[in-house]
Amino acid sequence: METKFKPRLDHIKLDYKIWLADLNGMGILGDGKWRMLKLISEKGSLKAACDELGYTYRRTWGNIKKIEEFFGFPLLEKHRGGSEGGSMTLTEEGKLLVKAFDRFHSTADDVIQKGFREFIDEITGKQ
Amino acid sequence: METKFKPRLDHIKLDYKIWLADLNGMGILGDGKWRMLKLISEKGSLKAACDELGYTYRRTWGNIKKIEEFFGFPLLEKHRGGSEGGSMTLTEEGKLLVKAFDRFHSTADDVIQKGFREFIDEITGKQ
DNA sequence: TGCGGATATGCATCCGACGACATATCGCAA
DNA sequence: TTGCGATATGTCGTCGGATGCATATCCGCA
Repeated sequence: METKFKPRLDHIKLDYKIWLADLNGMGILGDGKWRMLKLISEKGSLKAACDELGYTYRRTWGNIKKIEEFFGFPLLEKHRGGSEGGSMTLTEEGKLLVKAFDRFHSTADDVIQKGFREFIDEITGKQ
Repeated sequence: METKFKPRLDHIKLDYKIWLADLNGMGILGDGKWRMLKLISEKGSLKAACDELGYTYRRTWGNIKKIEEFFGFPLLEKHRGGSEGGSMTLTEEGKLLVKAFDRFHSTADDVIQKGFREFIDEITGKQ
């Protein structure tokens, strides 16, 4: 089957976001914040993580505050001062959360990518 | 295993968006527009669909234009005038697109919902 | 031939997110 | 005790998208 969609397919990509929200729809933890938590944990520093991802420190710090406000307990241990200026590391709860979201995100990603390929096949008539 | 997450779980819901974008990241077709296309098809009218979903006619019409501009051909047949004022129906290409996205979205949804339940179990230690 | 209701489109304005800038605080090490 | 570098926090301008309002156009029917 020939369809008009074909000429455009090279210009399409798939994108998605998955996140946890409170009952008002306010975002709590999503792809961006999750990646940020992982990188902070890896680098041991909020500033270093922001520099790498190109986010502003100000904004990211606000996001972290939001998450912790929602849960009511810290996901990160913050250390100020010292010869290095300070550092951040994940708490046990933070580690658990990141790990669980990791697994969740990965299984969802598999299905979404596979589904996208089938979607393309379907609109091009490849079946 | 006891975790601090438990008291908060009733206040968390899952949310996600899946969409097609052009190579610049511009959104083409996502959950919202897809639902709108379905409803237009069902109602036979853009205005009726907007009223039901609470969207503004102005905005929705702009979205439709964007989609059609991207693909380069119409997804909707538009009829102006007449005793009913006018109507909209899906073209064959529109029907194909909606149907394919339907299937895609539905399989993705299954896995995402299942993954979310497992995610909750994991952070509450139910395993 | 004028009315009604929906499609089609311009425009002014509003709003919230985000970036940019400024500043305070902390604690080790020289 | 001073300097450094990172955490912590306030504020303000801006910029893109949403919202609301206004208007033009179309055509079957009474």
